[in-house]
Amino acid sequence: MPAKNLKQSPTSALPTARATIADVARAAGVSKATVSRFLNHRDKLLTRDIATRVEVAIAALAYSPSPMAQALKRGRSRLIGLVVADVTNPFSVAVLRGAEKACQEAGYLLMLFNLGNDSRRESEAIEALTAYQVEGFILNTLGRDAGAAADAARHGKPVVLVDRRHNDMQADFVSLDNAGAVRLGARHLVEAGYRELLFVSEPIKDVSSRMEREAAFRSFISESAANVAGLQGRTFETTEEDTEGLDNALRSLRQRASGRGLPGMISSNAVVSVRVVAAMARLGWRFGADLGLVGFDETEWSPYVGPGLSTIAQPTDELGQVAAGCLIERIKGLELPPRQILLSGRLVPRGSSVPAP
Amino acid sequence: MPAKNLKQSPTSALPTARATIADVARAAGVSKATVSRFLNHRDKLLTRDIATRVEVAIAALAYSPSPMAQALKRGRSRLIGLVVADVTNPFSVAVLRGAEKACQEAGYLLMLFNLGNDSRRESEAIEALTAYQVEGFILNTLGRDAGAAADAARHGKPVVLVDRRHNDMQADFVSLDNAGAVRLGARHLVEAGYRELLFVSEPIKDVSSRMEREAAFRSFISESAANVAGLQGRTFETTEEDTEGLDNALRSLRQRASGRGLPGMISSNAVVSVRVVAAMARLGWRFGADLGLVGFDETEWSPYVGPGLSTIAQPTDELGQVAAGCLIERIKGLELPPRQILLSGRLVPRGSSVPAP
DNA sequence: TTGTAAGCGTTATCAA
DNA sequence: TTGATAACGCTTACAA
Repeated sequence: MPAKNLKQSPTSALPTARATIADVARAAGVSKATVSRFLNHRDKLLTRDIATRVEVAIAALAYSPSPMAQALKRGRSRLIGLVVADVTNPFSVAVLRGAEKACQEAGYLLMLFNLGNDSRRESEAIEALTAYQVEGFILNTLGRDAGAAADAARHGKPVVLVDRRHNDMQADFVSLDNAGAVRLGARHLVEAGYRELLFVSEPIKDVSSRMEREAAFRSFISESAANVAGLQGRTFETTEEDTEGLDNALRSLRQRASGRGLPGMISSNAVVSVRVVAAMARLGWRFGADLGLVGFDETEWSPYVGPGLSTIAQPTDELGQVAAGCLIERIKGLELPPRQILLSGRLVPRGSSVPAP
Repeated sequence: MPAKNLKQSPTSALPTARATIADVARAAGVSKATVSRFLNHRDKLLTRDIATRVEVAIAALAYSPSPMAQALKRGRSRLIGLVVADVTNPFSVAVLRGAEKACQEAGYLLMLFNLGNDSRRESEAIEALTAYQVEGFILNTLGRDAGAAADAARHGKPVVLVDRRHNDMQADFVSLDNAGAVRLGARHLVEAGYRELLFVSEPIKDVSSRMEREAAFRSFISESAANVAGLQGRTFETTEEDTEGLDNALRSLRQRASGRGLPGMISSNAVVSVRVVAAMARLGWRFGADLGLVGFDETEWSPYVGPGLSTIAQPTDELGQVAAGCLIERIKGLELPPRQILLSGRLVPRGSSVPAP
């Protein structure tokens, strides 16, 4: 029966077209419907004989169903949309990594959209991704444009927010326990003897995680002021360009501290930590002695910068995995009011927060 | 004519289904074919009147075509598959970033598959991605499993390899000019007075970029030996666990150097650089004085580790963009023998390669 | 220039 | 228990 090599190019091993369900049906001598049943309801409704014939044909043709066609038909695509504010940001990447892992394990593929820190593209991202019928969204966006996340919800797709909260949104939210983490760092500095504290952050406006950290810092200060003599705390916002402003902030921090205790600093993420380290280099100051520092975000370099940077490590991998896990639960139909899942940070004390003797 | 809100939920603003081409056709009072023509061949074959009617209907319904359905019909999906060996690797991420940018600009979306350094999953990745009809692949894989990349080609999809070459494959290849970059670093060390050189790499076996760098290092040494008295060079392979081996390698390096010149080192990527920095800390050595170091890969921390790490910066962003650009050209039908595009590295000299006076 | 109809690869509804 | 058949949303001959 030489009717076998239907779609094969006769001359050579040219790109063989994928086998379709029709090919399988033909090879097994059954209808497409039967093959589809074998695939989707393997157990019930199938004669042993037919089932094996189909099974053999599938194996022989190396058939696997086209997710595109499935998506078109069932409206589900086994795709998850991931929107990140900035792939350059190590935190985003870590989340990406965790999420990708969990998604893969659950049989989902990730469609990536990077905002490149351009918040105006949030809506664009969501539109593009919904067009591809993604079944849900993991959003680590700037959060400035509250409408964008709402867009997603409007499409009726489940959403989980990571790190950045959108206030008006009904969605699961996975994040570091910012308040706890700030306390961890601040208490550590106070216990080490630092009294004049500065919280340094990128522009706080409208970014929930920054707001939470700053607020936690302020309330720590006011709560502790009663027990800790001379404790003071302020906030400073820094930008990429304004190195001079940062230098001045350091100088006046030390000035305020003089006589009353040591100047200490909490930087709100790794990017800010780098800036502070750069400023220290410019000023010729030494960590610990001239300034105590605890920075958010542990990196592989932290142990080796200066006397070692004290950090507040985020459980980034878990964050991503938990986010993906939540989303997949929702996709599977879990009905529950929006959840908030906060994971604890971990203090990694190093030389940068040890006062010189 | 109250036949407008067909698909709208009458009670409230429930998730509105996306408008389809049929909806548009109905609203404009034309056939689906006409709408499709308007979309795909806007210019030719269309009465002004009809065109505007369609245009209005599209706007009114906020219609945009379903890429899934388009993919099913035309076999093209506007999707590009990106397979990375390890999303944790900063280099992979940098490439990812550049590629994502170029893809987005060209209207492609990225489907991400992370190997998590498990080379056995290369084939799995390619299968999954082809199932989604990706139009091409950007592969930054381990390259151990040569068959995997071939898989991709077998599906008839264009492929571009980044950083890791697969010898038996006919595909575009985008990479750092490894030979040139190694020379840059090695010459710099020699000019600074270092004479006993060690090239430190992760296990070289089968990974083309590592092999190229090591080979370039060796040939630099043998070429320069004639002109530079006492120049010697060796290679050391390091792993995550074997810290002791690395420590010993450093010690014997210095021993070999003693009397003949200074010991210098080239580390083959940022991960190795971290290990070397850690080893230096364990041994209590100081950069420049006890050991000169130039490391592949510039990071934001490089300036602040020890006296500043001298690095060979890769044009990571360009690498990703060029790769995506190449791929998109191929997707658009460019017929050309496989290209090799090598981008130059840049030496960033810092304190770690300055001998103490 | 426009409309009709078939088909891309699935799944689901109905008969048989 | 299995098989036709109609859809999913789109593109493209072919007709008109």
